[in-house]
Amino acid sequence: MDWGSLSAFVAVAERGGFSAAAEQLHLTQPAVSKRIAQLEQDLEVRLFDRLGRQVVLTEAGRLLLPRARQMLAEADAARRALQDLGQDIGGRPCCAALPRCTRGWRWTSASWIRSRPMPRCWAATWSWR
Amino acid sequence: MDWGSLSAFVAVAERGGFSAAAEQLHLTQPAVSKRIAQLEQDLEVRLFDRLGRQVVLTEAGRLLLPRARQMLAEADAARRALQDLGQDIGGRPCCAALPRCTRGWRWTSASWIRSRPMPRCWAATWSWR
DNA sequence: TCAAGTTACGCCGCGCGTAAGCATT
DNA sequence: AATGCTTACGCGCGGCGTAACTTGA
Repeated sequence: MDWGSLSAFVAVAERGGFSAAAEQLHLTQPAVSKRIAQLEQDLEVRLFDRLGRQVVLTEAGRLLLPRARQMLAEADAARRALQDLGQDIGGRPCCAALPRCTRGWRWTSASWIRSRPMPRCWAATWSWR
Repeated sequence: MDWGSLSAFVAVAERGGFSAAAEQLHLTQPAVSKRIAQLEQDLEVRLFDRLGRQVVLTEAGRLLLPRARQMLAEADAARRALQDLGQDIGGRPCCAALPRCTRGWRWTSASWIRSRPMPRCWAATWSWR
């Protein structure tokens, strides 16, 4: 179970078909088919009944759908919250929140700090020279 | 963001170190390190401050932790619900819930049905000869 | 000197797209 | 015929483990 499969599942359920879902997801039809097949195999449950060319949710699929939506929303909310944090934090450096760092900026060797990408929350207040 | 990275994140946060987390996850230490690095890059946020050999959650990490736990629990609950469904459904076939199938069992050609694995929810009531 | 995290590197497996096969309408 | 899902196949990328490096205790 991964987010790719879940979004494919929701897309197929909402659009009522694999090709329509593929279009929405910017994928090809076989890719969507594979994702669904993999999800079904992973969960050991069939999620859609393929009635000729019509695609209908099984009972298991109907049970999963709202949960899948919630999981996707949850992930999206987490991502958004972290983005907002990056903006809100503004002048307050991460350092101030750490137990051992109340007395200064550099709690470890500058070379170590300099060797890695600058954390977003420092960007506004600190720069290494 | 994938479940593998999230579980690695939670494990590191709970155990307070990468090697302990690796042991819990049945992975090697570099694998855990890579997962965290990838998650941080994906979210564009640093999740842990490496204070020498001590690992401490950043503000972003503290914000993510409960959400990550919830997402993992959510996925687990969904999986469990589907398993329970497979047992509970017992005698009731998927077919009865479908719009076009109120009159009979076989809503499409038997060859088509026979060509694919038997859905779990049929197993108790139906078998093809 | 040891412990712990990161980087380098080779390898295997997964996931996608193209193309072909099959069934429904 | 045409549409739509599945399977086959080849390829490229991602993730893991082993090994080597770096640094803090």
